[in-house]
Amino acid sequence: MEKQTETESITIHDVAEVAGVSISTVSRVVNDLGRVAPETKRKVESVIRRLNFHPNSRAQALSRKRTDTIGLIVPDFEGQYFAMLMEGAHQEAQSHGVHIMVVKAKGAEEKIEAVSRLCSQGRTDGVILMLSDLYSDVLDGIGPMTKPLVVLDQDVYSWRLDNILLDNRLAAFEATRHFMDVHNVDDVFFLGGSETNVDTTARAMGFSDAVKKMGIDAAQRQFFCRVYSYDEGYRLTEKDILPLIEQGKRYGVVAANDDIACGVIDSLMDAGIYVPGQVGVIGFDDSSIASQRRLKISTMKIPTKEIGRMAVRMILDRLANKAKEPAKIVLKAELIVRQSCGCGLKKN
Amino acid sequence: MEKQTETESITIHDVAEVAGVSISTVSRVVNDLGRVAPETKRKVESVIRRLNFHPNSRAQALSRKRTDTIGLIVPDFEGQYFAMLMEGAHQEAQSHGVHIMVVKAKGAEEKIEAVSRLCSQGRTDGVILMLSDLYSDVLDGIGPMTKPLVVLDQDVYSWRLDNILLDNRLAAFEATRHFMDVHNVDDVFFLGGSETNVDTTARAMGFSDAVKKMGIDAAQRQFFCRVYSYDEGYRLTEKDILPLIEQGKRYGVVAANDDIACGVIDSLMDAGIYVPGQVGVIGFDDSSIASQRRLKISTMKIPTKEIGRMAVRMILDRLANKAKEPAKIVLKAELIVRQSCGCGLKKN
DNA sequence: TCTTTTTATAAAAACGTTTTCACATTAAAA
DNA sequence: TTTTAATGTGAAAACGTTTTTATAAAAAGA
Repeated sequence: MEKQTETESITIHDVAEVAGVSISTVSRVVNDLGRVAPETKRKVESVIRRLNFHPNSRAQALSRKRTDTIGLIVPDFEGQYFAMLMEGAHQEAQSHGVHIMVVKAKGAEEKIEAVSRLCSQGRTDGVILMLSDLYSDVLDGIGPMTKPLVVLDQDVYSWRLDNILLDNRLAAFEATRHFMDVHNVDDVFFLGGSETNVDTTARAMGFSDAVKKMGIDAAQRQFFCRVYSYDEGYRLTEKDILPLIEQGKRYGVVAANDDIACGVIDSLMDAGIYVPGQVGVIGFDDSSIASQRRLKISTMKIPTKEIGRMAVRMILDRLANKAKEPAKIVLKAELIVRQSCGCGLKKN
Repeated sequence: MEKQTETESITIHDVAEVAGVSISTVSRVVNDLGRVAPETKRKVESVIRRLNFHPNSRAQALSRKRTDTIGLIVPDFEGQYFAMLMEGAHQEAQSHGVHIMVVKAKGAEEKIEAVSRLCSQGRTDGVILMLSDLYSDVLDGIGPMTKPLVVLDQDVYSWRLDNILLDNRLAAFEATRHFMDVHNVDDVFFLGGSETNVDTTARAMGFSDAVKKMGIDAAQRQFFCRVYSYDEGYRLTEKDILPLIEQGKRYGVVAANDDIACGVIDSLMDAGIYVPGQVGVIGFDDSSIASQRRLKISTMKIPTKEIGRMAVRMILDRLANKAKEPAKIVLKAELIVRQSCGCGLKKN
């Protein structure tokens, strides 16, 4: 059959020819579908080994109508958060023989475009979309999905989509209550990230919830950084919180992430305030920085790796069972008590 | 042509039928190959829009013999390093309409397996392989490559492979010289990561180079952590460096990354030593932690993002021009002078 | 012994594109 | 005019699998 064998690599046809069987038989052997005589099987397997045949996954993808790839769309690669999410997602994917395709998409436009490239064009079997900003237009833009989509961070239950969330409100509530209940502070502050960020807004609400019980006005005690960063945390503390600190009173600051918390702490320290003695600080995320400072940072640990793992599993589940109702999973953060909140200080 | 149109999505055939042309014409329109009458083109385009047709990338991949995807194999997702590499790679890829598939592979076995899955099975058009440990068997295991492979971190020029490296030896030399030349220290130490790590070994050599000029023995002044971590840095400083510090003398410590540098600093401070006054510290990487501490860390900045970007470009270049000679690119680190080395202190 | 069932295999039809060829037209060159 | 070249289009052949259908041979049931 004078085929031009000078192509890039060995195909199932080559194997079939050498083994003297049909390609269907080779396929059956490769995919272990049975219905093939033991001796034939042995022969084909030996030829496969000898020719070093690897089934072409592009052809498999076309024929099987799936790619064994899951898309992961994130707003950016910064910080520990992405690494942890990736770790969990990859781990779960790997154990199911599935690959991960990562795309960074910032604005609504980009996100819609990314979902289209990954899903509509069939590059992946499903997509994990991290939506940390309030983009209802993203979901409108995406339209009805034909493939599994799980949304992270933002509550999209009303869209009837699979959803994994963190109970940010409860987490911030607990952090704030920790200051009020165990440290008996006179006042508390909240320093969030961007006000369009759903995590920050939920955390601000949790802060309010807690503060109401003290009978004080939450609005005057919460401030927002433009971005989740050390520098912003430092700056805003200097500008907004410092002027409110009075001698002889004790305070607690709930920061929306650990980077901001570091900024808060350094800003206070540079101003000569005793941290955590006079002002305690609790961060969010339990990123590596939280335990890599002299003053170990107390923080609300988010099970990010677990979120990544669950997201992949959800996609795989839905792939296996299309008809399932959309699920909404809400995870809880955990307070990791270290030094910056004031715990571990000798009682005065 | 009673096709079963209850399939998952619109194909080129549907478009052709509705527009009343052949699929070749639709393909020509979609790929903008010309040779199609203006009116026909307009008609087809309108049908495409109306039916919301997206070419199936799996079929394109099979037909075009490429996936427009590049594989990225890294040892882990920890730290800033991965995020930066990803950032650069993604940025360059995005601008060429190419996607990134990320795989984590730790041991030699896993790496070989990953290259096979990504390349031999045709899931990607080329692979970026980060080889930070001494695995000559990985390259043997991979065997001759039919697709572009660029190796990061480890010098594999003798294998005739594309290669992007950092001049770690020079970088460590410069860091060490900084202590000797501008801070006039009495002695210097090197605190590396794992001894099997190629970065660490190269940096240890650079340290030796510098130290030889002082006429002292490098071997007694270099120590190695099992992993690049804060805790190890802390522990080894306490155990190995602290006992060597004498009152009245000035020292410099070159740490193999910023995490270790933090551990060194905190360990010294906890022991009551004045940093950077008596002992200065320089880290590696310029990770975010370096500028998010009260004592800003001086560090050798590695152009990681640039490495990611160049790696993708190299793959793309080779894809465009197969015959090219393998290239070896060596990048330089840059000393970012902040506080921990002792600069910025008032002269005494 | 003659069905019927099972088993092993091959042939052929998808999967949804791109691409090569062939074949008309039409325009340009002579 | 007549030849040559360019243009617009469709048919058909890849691309390398999986999957369905068909068929022959062997085994089982009657």
